[in-house]
Formats: sequence, structure tokens, C-alpha cells
Amino acid sequence: MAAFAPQGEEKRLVEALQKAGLRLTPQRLAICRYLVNTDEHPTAQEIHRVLKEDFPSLSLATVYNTLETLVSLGAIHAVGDAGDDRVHYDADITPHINLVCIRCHRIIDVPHEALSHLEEEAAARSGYRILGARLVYYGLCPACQRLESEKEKHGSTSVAA
Amino acid sequence: MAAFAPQGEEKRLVEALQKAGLRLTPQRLAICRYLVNTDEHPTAQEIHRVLKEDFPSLSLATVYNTLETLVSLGAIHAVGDAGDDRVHYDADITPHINLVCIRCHRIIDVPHEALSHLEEEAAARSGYRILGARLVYYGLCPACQRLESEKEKHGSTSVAA
DNA sequence: TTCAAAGTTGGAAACATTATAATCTGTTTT
DNA sequence: AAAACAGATTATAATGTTTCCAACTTTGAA
Repeated sequence: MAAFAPQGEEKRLVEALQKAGLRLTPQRLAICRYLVNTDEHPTAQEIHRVLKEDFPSLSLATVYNTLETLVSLGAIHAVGDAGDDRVHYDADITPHINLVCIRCHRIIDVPHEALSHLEEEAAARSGYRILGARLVYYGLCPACQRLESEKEKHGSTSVAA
Repeated sequence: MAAFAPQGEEKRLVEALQKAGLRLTPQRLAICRYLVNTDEHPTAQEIHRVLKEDFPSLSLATVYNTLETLVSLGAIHAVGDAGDDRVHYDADITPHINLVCIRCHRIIDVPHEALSHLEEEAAARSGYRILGARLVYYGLCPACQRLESEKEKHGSTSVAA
């Protein structure tokens, strides 16, 4: 979701840190760069694993701290319901849609322009200053719909844990 | 978010279990009832703590199992990015907006009709069968906006972890 | 150069969630 | 009605993520 204008995006994150009066340490810069150069929604652990190749001393705590900082600055989003149970991070804070399959947990991202005016309306009604948005639809992807109807033809429809 | 028509809502969850060929055990029924009778977004632990008063033998595992079952049936939603890092559950799967303050983590729920046609459009484009939706706006609530401008007047703007 | 503040590190601790094995319950089969 | 069986629940152990903490390092200012 995040790799349309990597340089500009990276700048955005870096500027967020600067504006807050925080230091631009190599660790923080590397984390920002990683976030804007991936289309995945990485977890703290993944970021740490990859960046450790360049920064062997990089601590997991630093990764968590930096992500938490970026989230509280509104520069990135924490996405906590991907289906596994880690927190994923998304550097794309423009309005877009996540389609989450309730069965296989796959996620598709869909950019969506129409969200902008909803945003303005919600801001006006609530007095919030809005910094980003995420619309999540839950449902069955085409493949899983097929599997569901298979099951109905046959016997039990159980989905128990 | 969930307490408009508790009886009907409870029926909806129970029917979802039935349709899937699952048993309507007292534990499952109690969990369904709890979910539809609260405006909060409870965690598994909270549900367990409360229901234990009536079902002293109720196991945490059963609560997790039942919630997972309901989620995979599409009857409720798992909300994983409330700011703390537990998974919260929401029995309201109609389109509505969550406004999340990035600073104090408070959440406001706002029903929103305009989401329905976005839903249809997304379904048509992607082939998903959509069962529910959640639009999350991230931003600063009025109180936190005030705090932010205080800080700008004074000295540092730091938000570090 | 010295000092204080900010940042990082590594490891320990906390905690939510999942997996496992045993037990229980209800239903169907004989 | 007894036996067999699948579905559920329970208690507990194991897993793995995230947070916490104290020590150490770096940076910037006096």
C-alpha cells in the first residue's frame, strides 16, 4: 500500500520526527525508510529481523519505541486485526480500503477517493482533526465463497474452532 | 455500539451458530448475550471475568474459542487496534465509523449511512461477499488538539516514547 | 571538557493468546 | 437401554509478542 512516492513518503515521516523535536538517529531513519519501501504491512519483529543485517546492534526495543512514536505522531497507522495476532504497521495514511477475508485472512488493499468527503463530514460533526483513515470490509473472498458453497452441497457446515 | 435491538441481535448470533451446525451450549449463549448487551468493545478476558460470576467453571479457552467461531462466521468483528494491545470484539457489524484519537486512544463510534454504497461498490469491484465494515479515522480529539497547541506556545513539541 | 538530556541496548518480566490432553455431555446406533 | 462417538469444555502448559528496566552511549550545550 505504501510505495507510490517512496522519497516523498520517507521525507514525510522524517519531518514528523523533526517537527516533534526528536533526533534523526540512523536507527530511526532506517525504520522510516523500511516502512515506506514496502507494500506489505510489516510487524515490529519483521522490521527488526531485516534491519539487523545492516544494524547488527539494533534492538527490538528501539524498533518498538520508534513505531510507537510514529504512531502517536499520526505518521503511520497500527493495524491490529489482520487475522494473525501481531500488530502490523502501515505507512500509508491516505484513505483507502482494506478488504479482509474472514476465512483465509487474506487482505486486499483498494485506494478509494470517495472516502475523502466522509472524512470532512466526520471531522465537522465531531471536532476531530483527522490525520488518516482506514475502511475495513469483512467478508468472503471469491475463493472462499466457492469453498463455502462446496460445503453446503456436501454435509456439515461446521466452522467450529 | 451494539445495544439498539439486543433481542434481535442476540438472535442473529445464535442463528449464526445454529446454521453452522454448532451446539447452543449455555456458555456460548451467555457469551452471545454479553456481546449484544454492552456498548463497550470487550476483550476475551473481560468477558471471561464477568461471566465467571454466573458460570464459575467457565474456561478462558471456551471464551476464546467461541469468539473465534463467531468471528469466522462473520457474526462479530475482532477489533485489534484500539491502542492497548488486546483484541476487542464488536457485535455491531453494520457499517459505522470509529474515531480513534492517536494521543489519548479514546474511541468514539458514529453510525454512518453513507458507507452502504461504498460497500456495494467495493463488493462489485472485488467479487467479495461483504458481511460488515468498519471505517477508522485516526486523528486528534478536541481535547488533545488543545493540548497540542498549548505545547506549541510553550517549549518542546516532543512526543517520544 | 564536562554535564545533562535523549536515545539505544539487552535481557527480564508481563501478559494475552494458543495448543494439548483429559474429561464431560449429548446424540445416534445397535 | 448400553455402547460408541463426535462435539464441547476444562485446566494447564507452552508460545510469542510486547513492555519494562537499568546500564550504557551518544549528542548538544555551557
